[in-house]
Amino acid sequence: MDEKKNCAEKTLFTISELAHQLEISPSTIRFYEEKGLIKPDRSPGNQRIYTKRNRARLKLILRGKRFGFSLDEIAEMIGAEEANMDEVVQIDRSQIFLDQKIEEIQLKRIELDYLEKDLLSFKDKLARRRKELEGKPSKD
Amino acid sequence: MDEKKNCAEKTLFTISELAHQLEISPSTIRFYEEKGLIKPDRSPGNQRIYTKRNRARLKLILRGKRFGFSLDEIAEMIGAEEANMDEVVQIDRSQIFLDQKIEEIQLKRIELDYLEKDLLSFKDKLARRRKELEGKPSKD
DNA sequence: CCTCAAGTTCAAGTTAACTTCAACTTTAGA
DNA sequence: TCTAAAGTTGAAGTTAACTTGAACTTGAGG
Repeated sequence: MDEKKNCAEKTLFTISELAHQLEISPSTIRFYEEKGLIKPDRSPGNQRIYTKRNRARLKLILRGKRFGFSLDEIAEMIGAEEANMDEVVQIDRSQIFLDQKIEEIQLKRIELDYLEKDLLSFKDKLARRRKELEGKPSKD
Repeated sequence: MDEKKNCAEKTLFTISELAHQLEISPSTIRFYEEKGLIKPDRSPGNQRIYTKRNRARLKLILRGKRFGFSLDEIAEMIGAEEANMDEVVQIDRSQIFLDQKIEEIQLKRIELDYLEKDLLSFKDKLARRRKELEGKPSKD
């Protein structure tokens, strides 16, 4: 019982632990693995073991998704978790794609401002319309 | 070369004109109509006629999509284009949903910063790895 | 050791968001 | 007036991103 989990933070997770932390399902995580987005180590008995690094990568994937990037785009940004990292050409390719996406993020910021403005003015329009309707309440 | 649009800006569009402007397909526009997101007027011969207002609404829809909102969410934000605008209850409902989404936009801004940081640091990691690989060139 | 919740693979099913198709009708231009 | 391009509807097809199910294995607790 005097194992290494008492004072330091936990650093290894099972698939369901990780799923719970990220609020997705284990099968979603397996699905991302099938797509080559993550590549966890395996236990002697072949069960998946996730590190904090794996988790950070997953978080990045989920963040990308929340901004409307597809899994394929994300794969191109961060590369397949395997084989990559040793081919210079592959790295250069990812770099270029990353640069593009980082630039897109600037545009997203501007667009986000527009979206907010749109929604606010829409809200305002509804409010004025509401006032109008209050003026002529329905019978009874 | 008759110019029928030279004087003032054009204010009415056919479905394919609008599609071209927004860089989507006419069928996508029809699909959004089926979902109740837009409700263009019709010509005497039953063809769809879009106003600038319709176009603004569509732009808003597309913007929302680019930030990962689903069509159903967008529908709840801006309401169905019909019947709505005359039920106070419906307006209130939209207002509440809009407030939520406007708040979500604040979060998105923060998340966008994180995403950018993540991508930048990922890029940096790749760059360092690349340097490493350059140190041991594969062949002559 | 035994059990059983949790894990594994592979295949098939689901849903959202389009896209395509077939069979018409409308409209703009010669 | 004729005709070709563009528009219409309803239905079926496609794709991405999961989800579910069946059949089996692993591993922590009693």
